[in-house]
Amino acid sequence: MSKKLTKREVDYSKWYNELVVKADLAENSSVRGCMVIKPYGYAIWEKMQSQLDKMFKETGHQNAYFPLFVPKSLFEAEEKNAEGFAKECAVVTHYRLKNDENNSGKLIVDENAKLEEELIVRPTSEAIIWNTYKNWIQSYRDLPILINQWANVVRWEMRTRLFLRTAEFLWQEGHTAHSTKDEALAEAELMNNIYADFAQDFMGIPVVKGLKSESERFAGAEETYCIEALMQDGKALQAGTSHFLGQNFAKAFDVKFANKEGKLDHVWATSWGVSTRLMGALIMTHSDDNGLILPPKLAPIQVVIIPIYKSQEQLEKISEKIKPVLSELRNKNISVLFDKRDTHKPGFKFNEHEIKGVPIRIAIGPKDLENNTIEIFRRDKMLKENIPFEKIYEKIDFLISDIQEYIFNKAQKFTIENTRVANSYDEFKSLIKNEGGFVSAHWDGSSETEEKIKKETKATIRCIPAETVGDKGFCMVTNKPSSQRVLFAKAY
RNA sequence: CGGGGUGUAGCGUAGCCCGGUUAUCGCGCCGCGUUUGGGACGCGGAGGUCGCAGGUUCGAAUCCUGCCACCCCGACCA
Repeated sequence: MSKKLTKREVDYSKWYNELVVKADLAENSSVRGCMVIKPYGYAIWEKMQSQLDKMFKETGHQNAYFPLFVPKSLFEAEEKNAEGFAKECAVVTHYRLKNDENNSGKLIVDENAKLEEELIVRPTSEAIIWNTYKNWIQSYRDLPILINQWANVVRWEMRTRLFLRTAEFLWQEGHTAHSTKDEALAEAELMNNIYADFAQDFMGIPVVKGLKSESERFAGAEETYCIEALMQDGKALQAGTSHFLGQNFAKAFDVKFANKEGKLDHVWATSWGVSTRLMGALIMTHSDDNGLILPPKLAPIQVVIIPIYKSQEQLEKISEKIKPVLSELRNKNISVLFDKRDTHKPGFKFNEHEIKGVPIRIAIGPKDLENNTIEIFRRDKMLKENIPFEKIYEKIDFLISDIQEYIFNKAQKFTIENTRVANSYDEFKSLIKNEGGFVSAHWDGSSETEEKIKKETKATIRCIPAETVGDKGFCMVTNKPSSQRVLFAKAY
């Protein structure tokens, strides 16, 4: 077993998978395409959840829960949505097993227990939720409805990958209902902005905000806002989406409300979601060959303290010395682990916490007791220094904000350096093939051109960025007018 | 679903082409001792339906057939 993760020697996907395993985040389950999220990985997810939840509630949203199973008749009500997801649905057809008479100890499906109507395991919950909203909405006074659900969904993907595309994944899905188009549009945009802020400020992942092209749009949406992030290998990852659903679902489920004038109108809708895929983004954005690097705001353990000792007596002295530090840090809401396990040597612990991405490590041993110092190490730069014991709080405060900032800046620099402008299709093809990353280019707005580019280069339009609006030009392929540059990339 | 690859202890693997003692090695695990400021060392030990099923054979991890799972490429995918 190699002691280090050697990204340069192996392909990126292997590096990624190995990293996930070594950092003790998750593993493949015995169920096809599903994953087991291990305690350390789940702790990261919980931190993400609580921050997102806070941001949702600050903007007036509430949590609720809807069923896992969607009757097929409801699922098919919104045609485009149904068509878009049909190929990846798990379907429940029976509700009972029985003993196999020809093979004792084995069970078979009881054909007598066939469901009259099949149940779809939700790939997303628009259908079941709008079928419920129908009963909740009569008047403009019932609007808006601003609900979020934390749930699992199942999408039977042909190819799966830990965190990025698992058959079952955890996510949140917001589903809102509004009385006007403008309000719904504003909601969709607001939530996309919240996702961008969350990704950047909390996870340290720089993202590009914008719109999806028609072919990349969510099935059943009128407009899809998205955040896209660039991974270290130059491929793009869709990190979150927020959809303006127009009146499509309201019409499909006949959800009308009486407005102030007493006239009936269909409700306007949005939906938005981010998933455990964001953890994949976290891994692929920040990690290096020594393992995971976690932004302090997200790290389940922000500071690990490792005692170095020969005798039990020395350990007790160190513990005494460190005791007030532990309580003071906890008072300051900094999560700290005093790793005094006797079963592993310090070197082992150093390495273990590096792989897990703990932002700050403090080592304290006999020499430090003598000199009244500590050794403090920052994971992002792999730098350690010795400081006077009294400076400990000041230094930790500094590092927590500095590491957060540093890894974001580093990732942002990478994204900027790997976003290139192409002015001709030849240049574009060469950039996609040789450089990777985002390529900003003019496009005529048609799905046909987009499809042609995809076929020839494997690059897709990741995002129509808000920031290039008005930058007019001519399509690099067809030379037709283009209203703005769009971002292309090969994607996960 | 098409092309390629892999499946041997918890993990990573040798052996397979060319069938033949008790299935190799490393990590990890357990015990004892020495260690402890960057993944410790020595000695001893435990751990295996060789993916599953069938076939060929005196004899199968090895050859044949079928199936399953995983990985990569494609197709597909918010």
